[in-house]
Amino acid sequence: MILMKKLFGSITVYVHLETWLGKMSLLKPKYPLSLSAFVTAAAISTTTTISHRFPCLEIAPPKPKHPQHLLSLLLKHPSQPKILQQIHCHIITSGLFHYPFHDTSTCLLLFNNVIRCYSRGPSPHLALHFFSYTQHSHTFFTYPSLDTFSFAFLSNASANPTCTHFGIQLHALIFKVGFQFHVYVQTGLLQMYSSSGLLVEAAQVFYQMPRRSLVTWNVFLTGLIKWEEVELALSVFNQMPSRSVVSWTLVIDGYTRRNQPTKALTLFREMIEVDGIEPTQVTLLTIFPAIANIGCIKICQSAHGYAEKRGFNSSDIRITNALIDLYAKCGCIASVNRFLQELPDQRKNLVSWTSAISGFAMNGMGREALETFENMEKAGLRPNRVTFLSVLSACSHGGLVEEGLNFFVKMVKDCEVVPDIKHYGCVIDMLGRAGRLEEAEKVASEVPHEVANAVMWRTLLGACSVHNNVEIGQRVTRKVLEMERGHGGDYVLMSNILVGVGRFKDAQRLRDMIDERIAFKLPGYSIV
DNA sequence: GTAGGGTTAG
Repeated sequence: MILMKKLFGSITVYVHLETWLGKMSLLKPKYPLSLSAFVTAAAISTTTTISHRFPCLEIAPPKPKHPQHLLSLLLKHPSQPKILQQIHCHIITSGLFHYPFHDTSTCLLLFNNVIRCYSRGPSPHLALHFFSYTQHSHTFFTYPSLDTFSFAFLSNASANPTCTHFGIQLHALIFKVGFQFHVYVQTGLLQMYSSSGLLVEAAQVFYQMPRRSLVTWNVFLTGLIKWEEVELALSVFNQMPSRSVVSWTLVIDGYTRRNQPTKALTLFREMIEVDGIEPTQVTLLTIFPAIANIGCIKICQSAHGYAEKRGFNSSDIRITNALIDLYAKCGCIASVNRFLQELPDQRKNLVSWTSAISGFAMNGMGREALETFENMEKAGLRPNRVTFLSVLSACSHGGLVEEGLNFFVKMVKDCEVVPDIKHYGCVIDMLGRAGRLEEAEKVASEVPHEVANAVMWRTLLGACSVHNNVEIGQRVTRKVLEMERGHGGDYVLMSNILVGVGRFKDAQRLRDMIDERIAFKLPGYSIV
């Protein structure tokens, strides 16, 4: 330990090493484990060779394994990050790619698959570290020896806003090696740009492509919808030479997310009737929120019937969970109970339980929600932050204040869930509804500054209005207006509080401020 | 080889 501290000069690196010691055990290396982990950790944390980083260390590198062996291992476990990282480490520490006498095509396959597996896993940026290592440490694998697969996978790995700087450089390299007209490579680039929100660049790539596959069109649609360019997406959709269920699902999702549920359902029918395309599970998962938004139990039942007919409800837990949520949002709690009873505990996952708890919560059934929570724990599942949020919401809507506060403590202390703004919001709402306004104000003022928002103060303002508390109401109004000034409802709430105590002039002054500050409030309406 | 995915305060 002292030696390590001396070498690395920091305890953090030591912790990092310890993690790697655990990770290395899977590869069962022939060379000493601690030593390999030591080298590995240093190598992966710097992505340079050990001799560059620590020239003073005289450590014999491990003998390189045959690339075919590593490739088979990777293909056998494509979605296991530990194995992937060990292979990454082995390539670096053994200097595998420094041996040009190895079979280069197998090496390239190995390289491509490392990039591909990283790009699909939880840490796609490690694909870029790996690529960077091969380019900067004098391996024979510099970019001219890469193929179309390498560039397509590298583009996928950099398809998020934090990696755009890399993606742009990659685009230049693609030009340099002459893959600017290759469908897979360009589709990869298109995905990189569109998922990062660089829609102008994405459109440039898209319109410069001499040939496009159906996937190319779908990738472009995905980007447009993700960045809320639904009208543009629809015009691209209308230009498509042919459309798959994925294209339809994307556009339906666009309308669902834009709060246009009727349009989403119209498109859903059109897909089946005009194009004769059968919906998949994902299509159903996309229209469920649209149905919930309309709140019509008849449509909900027919969607359920369709899911049963296609066998989706019995084969896909996501469909069952989404149905629990859908029935709850349509106010049919009897169906939620039926699902809970009929679904065997072995099939229920955390989302099933959480959806039911959240369903009870939104229908004001606090006791049933807590009972479901207990049953979930008996079934051996550990609640997560969403489960706790649903439980807190249930306590808030069911008036179970003490229980709610205990759950908050349990969440933080026992389950080590770090509360986010939604959890704090629930606690504030819970205390506020119960008229415990001082405590609610105290909680709100103690919410960490970086997460505090206007919604949380607005919730409290609503409670002050219900309980006619002018003093706290005025303080809270000040807080809300410091954060947001354009929300007309805030002025109305405070104005109502003032009317309640006969301060009509002050109330009018607040209402006038709505016009002065160009704040506005949509009049409420009811669908009942 | 490349595309769409269930629960989340007020």
